[in-house]
Amino acid sequence: MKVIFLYGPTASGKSAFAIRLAKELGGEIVNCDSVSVYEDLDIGSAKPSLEELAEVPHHLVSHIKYPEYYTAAKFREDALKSLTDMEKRAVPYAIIAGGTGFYFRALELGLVEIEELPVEEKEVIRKQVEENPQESFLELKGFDPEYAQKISENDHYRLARALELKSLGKKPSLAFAKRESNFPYPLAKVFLNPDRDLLRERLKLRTQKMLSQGLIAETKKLLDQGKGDWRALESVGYKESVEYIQGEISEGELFEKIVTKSMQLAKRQRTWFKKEGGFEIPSLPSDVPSFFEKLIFEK
RNA sequence: GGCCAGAUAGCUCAGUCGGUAGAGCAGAGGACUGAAAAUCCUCGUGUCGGGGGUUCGAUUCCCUCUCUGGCCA
Repeated sequence: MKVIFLYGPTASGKSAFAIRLAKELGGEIVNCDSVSVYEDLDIGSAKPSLEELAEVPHHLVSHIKYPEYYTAAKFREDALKSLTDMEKRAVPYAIIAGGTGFYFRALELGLVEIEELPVEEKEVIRKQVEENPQESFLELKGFDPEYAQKISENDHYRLARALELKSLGKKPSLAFAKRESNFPYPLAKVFLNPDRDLLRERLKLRTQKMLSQGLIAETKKLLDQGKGDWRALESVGYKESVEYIQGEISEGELFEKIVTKSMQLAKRQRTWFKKEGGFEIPSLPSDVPSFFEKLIFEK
């Protein structure tokens, strides 16, 4: 079995392309998008439609339920399981498609093997960092000056994680060291990277479509079910919808803000994928013949 | 028509007791090892609304014009 990584910014057309590739080459799709994994986040995450999902087998879509949240480590574990399963069934191609660079990397290169800290302890560390960032940063500096130099004192997110590692007795600078790929399948990477202006146009259309399909209602339902504290709702589209529902922004601002936040997301995704290498194409090729397969695997 | 308040970065605004100006947002680039659609880092020259006056020097003070709000007619 061969594996294709298909990545690109939001609204680049990955999902549609993945389906075509899967149909023409023969294969199944593994979702590598950190929001599409959540149940009931359908419209705002731009999940493939039910028809599309039925056309080709999709893995790791909507399989995470409230109040659970996904992580790169769980993704790696789940994706490897899916790949093993596909190989057993002699599926020729696994197409891993999505926009979450961190997940792709975790899958290809692996993550540090470290036991998970109990949630309460994580909570304590997070609070400590929020309440006393300077002191927390000094604590990290004392324990692992090398890593402290790599991150900003303002990066509370990474600071908290580093202190988690400390309480497990591991130095982030050692644990996070780069590793060689030991990915167990032949791998090709495809970077779908449309022109910025085109992407903006597509994003506007897509946002309009999401709103008319009921993004606000979808969000409101989750809030009414008491799921407002779900981390998944921090993602683009949902966060702004919550703001709208709570009366903080107008409908016009909602639209504009979703487009802006999506463009910013696309920017970060692009930065990530540029470094990742991969066979770069600006838009969908009109045909996906066998030479495409050769092209990407011989690169 | 009269009075008052504004007019400064793409947007919202701060400021200069007269020595040509700075925040937030937007934008550009980058980082990223268990929340990643998250989190963080770097990047700020713009006829300071037009014209005139005072001054060594005006975006800042004075006059005038234009525009935008508000109040009074």
